[in-house]
Amino acid sequence: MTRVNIDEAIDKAASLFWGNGYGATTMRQLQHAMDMRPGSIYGAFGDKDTLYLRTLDHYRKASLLRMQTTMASAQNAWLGLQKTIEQAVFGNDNAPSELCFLVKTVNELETRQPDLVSFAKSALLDIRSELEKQTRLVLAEQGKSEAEIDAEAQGLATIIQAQIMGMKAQLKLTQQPDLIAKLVVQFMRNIFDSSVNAK
Amino acid sequence: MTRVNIDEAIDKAASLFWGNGYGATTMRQLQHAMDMRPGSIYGAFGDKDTLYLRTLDHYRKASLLRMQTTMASAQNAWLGLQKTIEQAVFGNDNAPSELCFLVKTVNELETRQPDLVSFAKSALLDIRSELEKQTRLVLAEQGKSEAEIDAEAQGLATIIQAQIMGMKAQLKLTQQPDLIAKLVVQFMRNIFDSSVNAK
DNA sequence: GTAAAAATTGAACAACTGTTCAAGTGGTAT
DNA sequence: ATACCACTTGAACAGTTGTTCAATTTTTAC
Repeated sequence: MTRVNIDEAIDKAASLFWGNGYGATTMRQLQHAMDMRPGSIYGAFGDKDTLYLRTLDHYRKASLLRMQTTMASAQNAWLGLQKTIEQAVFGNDNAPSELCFLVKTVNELETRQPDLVSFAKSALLDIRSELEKQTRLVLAEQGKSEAEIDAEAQGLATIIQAQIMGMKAQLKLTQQPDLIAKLVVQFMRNIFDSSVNAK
Repeated sequence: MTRVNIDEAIDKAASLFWGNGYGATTMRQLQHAMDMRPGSIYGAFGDKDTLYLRTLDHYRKASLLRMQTTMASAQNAWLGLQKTIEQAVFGNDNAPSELCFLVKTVNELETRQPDLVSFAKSALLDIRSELEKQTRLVLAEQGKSEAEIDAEAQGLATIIQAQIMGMKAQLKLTQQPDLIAKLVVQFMRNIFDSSVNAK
């Protein structure tokens, strides 16, 4: 067989892991999806843990890139943040799960795989930094002073990331995308002093 | 061996399932924790799925009861809701996981165990109803009309439940309980029109 | 073109999975 | 005491798990 495309293989593996979780994804499913035989996988990646780590990193890079692109192409900071949140909550169409891969990882493996969990946690903090940067821009847009921004930004970013995580779950609970989209906007108005942003 | 205490056994099983997840909890771990032999477990509960369902129901009942107790014993509706949220985010001390058992269930089993997932989802909706009831009381306390309350309560309860789910994850990310506690209060002030509740 | 190196193959392995069931135990009613 | 019934026991089961490795094929270097 001709030599395998590593990036493509990681992408296939990420889909499986993301959809089924670590424990419920078997090496044979991976072999089939990646179109590789066991020896090749172990030769190229090491064991199951290491392969999973590679897929986490793949997801992390893609998520950060998508966020940055969305934020950079928005009309203003407020709309950029809003679009980013919506994108995070509703996901892309071909996502294998309705939940963030990183959050799923922490949830499933918290007690059993410290290495994978701490990687996922640090990736979530990377994403939070990105949210915080954008939050600072929004506050600046609202005319807040540098001191006020320093005092508020980290807390707001934490609240926003929490809301994203929770809203994904709510979307799955209610199955009403329109309602959730409305609530995301309402949430943002409430979080950022609503008098300034009243439409 | 003397006859076994079913409720105690379910409680032990719930701890294991909650901590390790469904897939990573083996029947042998359960046998050891419940101090029952395989035949007894299968005789009393049926298979692993059914046992898991029983533990979900156990958790659901306990959660609802705890919420209701906390809300009923508060000085006013606002403080009752605040205490309930804090309790949900920080959990009780001997919880085997820092995450809600129901959310963990949906996350892990979404693609594989429809019955367990839909039970967990409906339990989450039960909890949301409880939050909505209390939200209505808070809005009434703020002097809102019945019509306004009808228009706002469901959305607010959804946002609040989402924030609880997300804040649990954030608590695990930051490991700064004091910060998270502060943010919970800030969040509530922002969500309920802050001018009314400024302290 | 040839030989050395690297990558791929797929059968095989030992350990572990959820579940079963014949044999044994304890309690209850007569 | 006896007979009965419900419960308990633990060895055994068939299937699945992550992983290995000798044999084979492909690529690389001269």
